[in-house]
Amino acid sequence: MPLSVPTSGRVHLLNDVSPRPGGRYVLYWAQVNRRIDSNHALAFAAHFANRLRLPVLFYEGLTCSHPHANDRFHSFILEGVPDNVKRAAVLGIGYVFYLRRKQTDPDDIVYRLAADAAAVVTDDYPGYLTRERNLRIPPALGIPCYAVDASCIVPMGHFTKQEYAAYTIRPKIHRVLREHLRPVPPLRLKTRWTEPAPAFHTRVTPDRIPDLLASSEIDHSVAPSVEFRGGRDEAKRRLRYFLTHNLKRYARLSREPSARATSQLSPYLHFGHISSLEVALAVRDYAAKHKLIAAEFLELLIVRRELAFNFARFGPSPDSLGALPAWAQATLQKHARDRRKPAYSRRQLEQAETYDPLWNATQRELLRDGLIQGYYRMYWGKKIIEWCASPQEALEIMIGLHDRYALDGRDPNTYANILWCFGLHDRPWAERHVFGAVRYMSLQGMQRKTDVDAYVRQMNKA
DNA sequence: ATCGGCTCGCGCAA
DNA sequence: TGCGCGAAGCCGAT
Repeated sequence: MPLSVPTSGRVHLLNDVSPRPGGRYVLYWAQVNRRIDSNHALAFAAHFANRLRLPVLFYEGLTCSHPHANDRFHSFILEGVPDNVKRAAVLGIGYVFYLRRKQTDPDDIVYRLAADAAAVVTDDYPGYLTRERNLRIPPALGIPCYAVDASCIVPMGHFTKQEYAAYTIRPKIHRVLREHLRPVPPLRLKTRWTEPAPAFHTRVTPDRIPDLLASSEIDHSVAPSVEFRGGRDEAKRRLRYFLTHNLKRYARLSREPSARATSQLSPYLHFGHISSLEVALAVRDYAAKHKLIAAEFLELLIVRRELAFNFARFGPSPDSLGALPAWAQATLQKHARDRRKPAYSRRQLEQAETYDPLWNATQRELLRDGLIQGYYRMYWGKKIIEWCASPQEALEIMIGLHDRYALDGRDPNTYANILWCFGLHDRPWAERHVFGAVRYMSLQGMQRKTDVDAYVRQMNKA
């Protein structure tokens, strides 16, 4: 069946079968983009459903068997559910959430929901788990299954290879940005969802979240973030606050962590509670209206972020030094046996027990809030390289700490940021101990350029 | 306070 | 084939 819907390189058919006759809905399986609005994937599902005169069912799940499942990640996702329930009801979209509380619970929800569906739409996302599921599950469903890139502004599919650095992808993005920097059209469902939610739907209200966490077989030793509550309403509130308070001083203070001038939206982008597209549009429009320059912020949000997605899609697995450019691999290898002084263990680093008060403060921010201020995260990573027995161990520790504590852990953006510390998307500099030609960063430099004392005080106070 | 050198390789101009 | 230049720098010379 030909589809007259705009796809513009965002949509890929994952299998080759016809819609099931008698299917009762089109299923959107939200693996990544846990939101109703500004979601190209759900918009595609709605177009498809309208053509078939069917309603849409939105499904998101949460499992205990997910690596590093803990109270921090679970609470953030659970906090987002009530917003989606409300919004789905307003638009006439079916909504089902399923929390697997035991590691032994069945993993068959998407199969059960697909059994009554005419077609399935899900996220095209360059993370290992999503890629693996999108290869494994669609062939077993027997109905058309589409993967839609709802994460990037310029679709990842626009590019044909791994880009070398920001300067190679930047002109390619700007050449087509205008046509992609447009709002996702509002959802209009011709057929509303009228059935009750399936019996396995997990009801989530704020007062039930503590019980849902306690009854889940997850790691309870990582507490919810002190700073970040999950959910779309909270994401939009933070975006609003960024526009009114920080956009105008972003260019001046984005590299002054103690000023807290950044958007701090990465947890919400990571869990899909907000889209980079709507953030970009809001920032662009607010800047135009108030005569502000937003170029620095948009460079990060669009060019740097989408370079990271390009790396995740086309590059080798980001958990190995093999993902680095040849010059970086060679120079780190050459210095792999350089003496480290001091040398810290993973445990010492995790507990923020180094001699360096700035580094300890950044690590405490990660432990407590689940996010490190962007500029200091680079310093955090550089020091781990300096203090670890080998670059491979440093990489494992950095990824491990993010996997366990960071609300933007496992995001393409985060992997790219971590690997940047090892030379990815960067260039060589003067040869030195341990780092070779990889860019070095020093406490002295941080003290010269930022208010280290103010930041350390902030972290100690809390 | 400011400046140049460090060092590689991509992409484009020629 | 040559040339310019690049995510957040460092360091020593002036």
